[in-house]
Amino acid sequence: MTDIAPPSLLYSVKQVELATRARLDELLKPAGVTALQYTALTVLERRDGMSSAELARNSFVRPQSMSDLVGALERRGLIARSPDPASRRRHVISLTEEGRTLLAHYDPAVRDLEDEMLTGFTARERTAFRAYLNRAREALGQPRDLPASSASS
Amino acid sequence: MTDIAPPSLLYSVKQVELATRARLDELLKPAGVTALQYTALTVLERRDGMSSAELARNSFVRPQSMSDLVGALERRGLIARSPDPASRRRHVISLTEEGRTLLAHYDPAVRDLEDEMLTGFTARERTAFRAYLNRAREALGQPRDLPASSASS
DNA sequence: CGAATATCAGATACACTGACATAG
DNA sequence: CCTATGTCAGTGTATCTGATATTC
Repeated sequence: MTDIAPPSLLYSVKQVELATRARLDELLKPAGVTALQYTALTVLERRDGMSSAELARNSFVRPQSMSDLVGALERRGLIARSPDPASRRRHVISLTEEGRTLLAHYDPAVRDLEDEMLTGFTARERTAFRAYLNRAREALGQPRDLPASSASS
Repeated sequence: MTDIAPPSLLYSVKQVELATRARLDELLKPAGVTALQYTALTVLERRDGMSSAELARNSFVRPQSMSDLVGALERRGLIARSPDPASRRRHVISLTEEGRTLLAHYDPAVRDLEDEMLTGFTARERTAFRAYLNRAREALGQPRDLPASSASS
């Protein structure tokens, strides 16, 4: 019968993402945030003070798309925007206390989910997996995870 | 204090998926199909004759969500649904000639994109990467027994 | 003026819940 | 009757394009 090729790696990546999103959405449902919104919060946790446009580049979406997501998080009180004194056209985004509380609350369960995903992986395999993922992302175009907020100027 | 942990593997998976989706959407724009729709077509290419509900389980979404996507593909003439003679409540989905043509047309570019993602990966690393992704997917999504492929039973 | 930021408006896609009809 | 499948309706999220105002 159809002697088919194995699914592409693109497809396999998508499958893992679909599975994690489904589980994450289920996990986060009580908090009223989506997996995507939660992800944005974790990015802000690691790099406080990003602008919406920077977040958009980080997520490979248009600034308009990120603006909606940021607006939703702001309405929920999970983040706050303040004008950047250094450049009045930018709005700096920061996690609120409520945002940090939410992240802290769900962190254990999210770690458990990651552990579940890595069932049977040795420490060495996890390291290799992480490295492969990071290499794949960088090879595809890089918004850079930690742009160091640009070298000033 | 800012004890920056490395991004989680969940996040890294999401980043790779975001990058591939963005590139894939750009690539497929002339065809008027989204990355997700294209992905569904590739699934059908490998397993013709699935039902909408099976596709939904395969993608970790509700049957209703998949119904929308399937409806869009049907309206575009890329797939056709026919009642399953063996069970009249099921509708069997098949690729149309137009659907196969579309897949064939974009296959080279999609392979190129995958190659680009795997820049610098050795053959051994690609194999390992694939195995990791498949293991991660199975660890997260098992309770769904493989729908149609199934031998057995 | 050109580039970047942010936002508004409109469109489509995606996914959810709830409800319902039909088939087995 | 109960379950599985498929669909419809409504809602909210996510993303896109296009246009506009503002700042640098």
